[in-house]
Amino acid sequence: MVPRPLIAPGHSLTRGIILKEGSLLTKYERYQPHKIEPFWRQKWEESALYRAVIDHSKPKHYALTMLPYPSGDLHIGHWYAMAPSDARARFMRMQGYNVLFPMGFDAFGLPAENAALQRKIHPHNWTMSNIERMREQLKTMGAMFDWEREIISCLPDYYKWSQWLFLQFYKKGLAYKKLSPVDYCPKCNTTLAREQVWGEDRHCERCETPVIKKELEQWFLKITEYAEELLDFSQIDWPEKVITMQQNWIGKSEGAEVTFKLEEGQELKVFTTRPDTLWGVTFMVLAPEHPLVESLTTPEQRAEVQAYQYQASRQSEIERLAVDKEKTGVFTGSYAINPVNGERIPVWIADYVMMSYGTGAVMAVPAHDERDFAFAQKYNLPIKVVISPAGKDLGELTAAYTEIDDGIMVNSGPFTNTPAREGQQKVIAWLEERGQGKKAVNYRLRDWLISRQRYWGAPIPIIYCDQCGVVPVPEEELPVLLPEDAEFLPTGESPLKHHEKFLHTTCPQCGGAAQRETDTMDTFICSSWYQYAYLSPYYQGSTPFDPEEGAYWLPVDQYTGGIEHACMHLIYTRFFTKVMRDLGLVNFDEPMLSLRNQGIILGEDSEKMSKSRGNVIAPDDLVGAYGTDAVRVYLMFGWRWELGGPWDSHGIEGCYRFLNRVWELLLTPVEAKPQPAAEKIKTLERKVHQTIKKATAELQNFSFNTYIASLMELSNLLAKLKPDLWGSKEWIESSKIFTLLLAPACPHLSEELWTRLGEEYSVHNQRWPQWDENLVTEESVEIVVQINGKIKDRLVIPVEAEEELIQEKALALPGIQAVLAGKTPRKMIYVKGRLLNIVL
RNA sequence: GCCGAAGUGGCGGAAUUGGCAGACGCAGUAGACUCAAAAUCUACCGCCCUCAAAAGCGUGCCGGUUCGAGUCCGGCCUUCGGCACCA
Repeated sequence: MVPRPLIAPGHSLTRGIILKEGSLLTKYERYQPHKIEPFWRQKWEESALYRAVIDHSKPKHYALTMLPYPSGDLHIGHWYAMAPSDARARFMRMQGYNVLFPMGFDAFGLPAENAALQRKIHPHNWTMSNIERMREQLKTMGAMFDWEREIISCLPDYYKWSQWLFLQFYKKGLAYKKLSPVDYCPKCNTTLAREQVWGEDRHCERCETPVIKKELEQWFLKITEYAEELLDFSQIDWPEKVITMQQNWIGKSEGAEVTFKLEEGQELKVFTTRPDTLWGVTFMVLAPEHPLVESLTTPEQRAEVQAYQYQASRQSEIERLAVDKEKTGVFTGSYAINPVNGERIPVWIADYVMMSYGTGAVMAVPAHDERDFAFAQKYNLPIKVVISPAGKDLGELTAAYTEIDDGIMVNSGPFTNTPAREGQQKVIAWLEERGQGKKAVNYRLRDWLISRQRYWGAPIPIIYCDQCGVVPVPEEELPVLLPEDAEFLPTGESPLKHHEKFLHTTCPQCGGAAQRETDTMDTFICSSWYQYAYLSPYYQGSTPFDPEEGAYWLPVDQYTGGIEHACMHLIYTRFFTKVMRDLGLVNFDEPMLSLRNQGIILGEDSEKMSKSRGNVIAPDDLVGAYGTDAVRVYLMFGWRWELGGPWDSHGIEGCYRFLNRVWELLLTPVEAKPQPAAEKIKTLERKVHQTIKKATAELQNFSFNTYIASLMELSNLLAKLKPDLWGSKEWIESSKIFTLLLAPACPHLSEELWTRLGEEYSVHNQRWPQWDENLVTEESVEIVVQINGKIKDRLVIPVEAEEELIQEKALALPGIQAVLAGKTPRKMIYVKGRLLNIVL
């Protein structure tokens, strides 16, 4: 027999047919992942096995996993995210889908620039050499990535489209420049979007340095315009947790905008969620920065007000937001008129009111709002009860009464005795009639600040002309190239600011001298549309991607990645897709139909992996020690995927042992028995079909750990039956099915086994096995017999046995007779194929 | 404070959604093989009593529904995550 050319070098071919004839291998061959894995990867590449091309004869499946930042080395977190996602994509492929599973690099970002400063390497070179390295590391993962679709977001042919999209946003009025107090990271020397400021101490998401506030002119994208639509999750199957986080982030609150007249004549608008408490307003509070403060302050109060404003402006965000901070404020000397009852109410300023939310002014109802209550107590302002629970007199309040559902409006003019909940709507209608207010909705969501004072990003394609003002770069002039010869100095300022050739340009409108915008775009812009770039990398047409590719592959069917992006990337990309839809670039509302999040792998000490702790697990080392397939199996088997947990170096050894056993099991022959027992064949077939069913369901459901467990169970049974069934046609068939079921998890080993079992390349082009429901069900089952819910005996019985027969047999069981002791059962409950409970 | 998720052996985790708790694996114990070790194989492996068996107990705590609760309901406790002077 001539060995197939496909077999890994140094290996002899062992074919199922030979084994069936009873010839024994003389040479003991071990599982050697280091020989077979590189061999098959090369073969896959040569035969373009994973090339994804449009094929209208098949249903498509766009599987996507979050692209990595090229930090230099692939770490175990990347493997944990990607390898199981790959197994899922492979499973879909074997189910008959035409699967697209691309990979690329989110290549702009600050670390490259820091490396430039520290080690005098140009960010471009640093990034590209990291990509070279990481691409090779990624390839050792044995994933079915289609590398011909790779994208690198820092290449001009890519960021040209990031810039183009910015211009479309600008033309639609969705990109604007505004002077406002913004979050600034003093370590990264750049402004940040609010999404990138985390935690109670408001630190930078990247470097964990607490941010400071700066008043700067910055570019924003109007994501708030889409706030309401972003709250609609009806078209996507996303984890509840992500949805909740996005809902919290967007923070919708419904209520009314009420117009108060100031005695001086101006209007003061406030937002309230409690229009039912309008009759209880006893003072107004403005944010210290509120534009009306200046004109409202009376000469007597001026000194005090200005001192307070100064102090508030100097306070850091953290100080101002400190949870238990005592309320402070200052009276402006002016009064407003409550539109509902004409009462004269004092206007104060206080730093517990934020200029950035609502109108920057609130109507204070101390009786029914905790903050207003605390403030009123401190400054001896009146507290007027206008909501009380079911007719009860609240008396002297010791705390604000904030209940709504059992509250009744009191002392509220025409609305007295109206239930509070009902009153909210009625008061709004009443205000609208009288022209004093209207229904209003407020969102916590802020517009997306995209300016970064950094070099290594896509330049914002804007030109400033003394004559024409803000002028967008014409589309045909894109990309606005990053100059290569930038000088990196540790000044904290962007090198673009001092790059004369970049900075000075001519105005596209008047041709006069003009200057370029020197800020670059947030890298989250690049990753907001990358799923479209994979369709036709660096597309040269008139849109960011080839519409024909888009029509076939879009939208993304299955997205996987970390939950840390819930309120950043995952909101941004939804926003981008909705805008792209409104631009006519796509015809759907949501970029990713289904999303699953993996957890985080911790060090063996249960701490977050970090170089300083010395608890980092390097995938390259693991591949060296156990081979890719064992690492993949352990990453799937070790934890619930969505949770993750601490690494266990013994755990991976267990998985490596499993693969060794599989190798032995399927490839090392034993003496064939001439007449295999029929009942053993039956046992094998049943388990095989049960395993197909189970593995299918578990993979469908991202339950990788139980998918692997089901394969282990099957291999355990195969090992037990091997001495009896080796060489039989059922054995060979089962071996092949096992190999197919193993293929998503172990692409290399399964390919090698498949060849050695005498089958044609490639195992990855085979159809996923089908189970036969008739073979899945057991013929006889063990029924648990309980008395009063406690197990007393067991009964083995054919599965289709009648209930009466089971009852009869159960009552005759010795274990039951003993407990029964002549008593008559009150009733018996039978659960088909499971148990019989005898109730005394 | 508000919202959400999770608590199961020494460990990671299973449990067909109300029906045998602890699948599968790790760690451990004993044995086989070996001059010995490693590797491999076999058996055991929730707690408590016991020579053993049987009984009893057991899914964070307390209570409830049910023939039957890890699973459902009510009330707590703990841990983690998100939001937070957001009007």
